Amino acid sequence: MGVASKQPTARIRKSPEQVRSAVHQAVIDLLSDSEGADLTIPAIAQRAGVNHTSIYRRWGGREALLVDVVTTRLERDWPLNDTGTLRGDLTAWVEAGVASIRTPEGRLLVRAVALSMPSSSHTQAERAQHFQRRIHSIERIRERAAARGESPPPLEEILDQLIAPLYLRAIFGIDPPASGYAQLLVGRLLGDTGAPGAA
Amino acid sequence: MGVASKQPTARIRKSPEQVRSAVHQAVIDLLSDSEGADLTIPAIAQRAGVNHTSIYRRWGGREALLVDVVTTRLERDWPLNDTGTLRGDLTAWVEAGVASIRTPEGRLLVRAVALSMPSSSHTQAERAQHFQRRIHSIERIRERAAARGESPPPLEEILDQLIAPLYLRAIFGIDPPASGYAQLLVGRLLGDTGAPGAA
DNA sequence: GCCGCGAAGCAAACATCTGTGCTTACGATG
DNA sequence: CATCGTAAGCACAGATGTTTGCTTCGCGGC
Repeated sequence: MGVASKQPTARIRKSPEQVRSAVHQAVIDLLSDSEGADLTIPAIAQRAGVNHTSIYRRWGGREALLVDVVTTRLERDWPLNDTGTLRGDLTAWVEAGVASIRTPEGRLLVRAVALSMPSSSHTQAERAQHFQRRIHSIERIRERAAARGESPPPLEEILDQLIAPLYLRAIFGIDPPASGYAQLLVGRLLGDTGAPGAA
Repeated sequence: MGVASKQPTARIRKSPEQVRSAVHQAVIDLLSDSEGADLTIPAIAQRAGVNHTSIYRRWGGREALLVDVVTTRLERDWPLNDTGTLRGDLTAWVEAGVASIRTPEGRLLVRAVALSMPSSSHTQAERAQHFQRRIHSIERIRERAAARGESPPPLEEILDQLIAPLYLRAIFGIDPPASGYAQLLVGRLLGDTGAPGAA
């Protein structure tokens, strides 16, 4: 007691940006570590080294936080490039997806989208929110293709033949074939038969 | 006070089987009602008219209960029939799946498998458990086809082209095309081009 | 017809997550 | 350099889910 009875404590306050960053990283870490189990606000807060109230106040709840993290990450790691051809665009997009879901992080991220829940009824809306962005990406690819005079397959087919396989594998942790998976899926979608034209 | 001070209460105790049945039904009901939100043990117990401790003691937790319910229901509503041809078997199987995921109940059921979580690290194993049964069903179809001299497509293709679209739609609540979806998917898988042979 | 095992019901303790009021630090503005 | 707004940190209160010990009923065996 005596002199230094009330140390101001070297505890430093994180800036808003630091908090955001630390929390995001904490979510990723927990997702990877425990396979997504026990992904609670208190756990995230502790991992991030921030107070849990900061999270509650900023994001409002687990769900919104997850959507934020997932959206941010996925759009960074699973981008939409312009390669000049429909096949190229789709292949690049699928390849990015494959690469993404090969990592535990990526898998859990995708799974997290589906998980969203529990406890909340407007989950549907937020899930849709994420999904809409994916769909929007695809739509842009289709539009560019159409502008070039190509005739892209309908959205439904892309959904069934590209997105579905990727998401399923991500969610259930099934590894994609070792190589050429993107080409395989895109080839199927665009109507390639057995062996197209060899290189 | 007087005579009937301590009524034995007409409260009757449910038999183990009654409990099992009531709880299962309660899970289904809650799944349909609130879109799966708030699927907690206390809520389920109340709905089923049983004491929540009965559920905890028998199943141990939400996850195990869900797996039980889902497995039971799915295998009842999404059976594996023998129609005599590979195409017939697959079509019937997909049709059952489509019918199943058209109901909110079915969708949530499938989603519940994927969701499983939260809190538990052996989730992977239990999810695999369910998935293994699905895979096993498919394998049996393939075996029968092979025994008849047909050459069924590899499992991976069935996974990507039949299971994946169904699961994706179930999980994200995307309705399948109004009609002919099963034929469409199976046709694609088995290599039909544009229009096969009209009826 | 008595006895005992298994399971359901009840109540209370426990742990945990969720949310709020208040204080205090950091950074921008004048 | 003083002031003000925003947001992080802290302590505590509230609600909810989870778990345990004990009692009581139903059912099969002796």
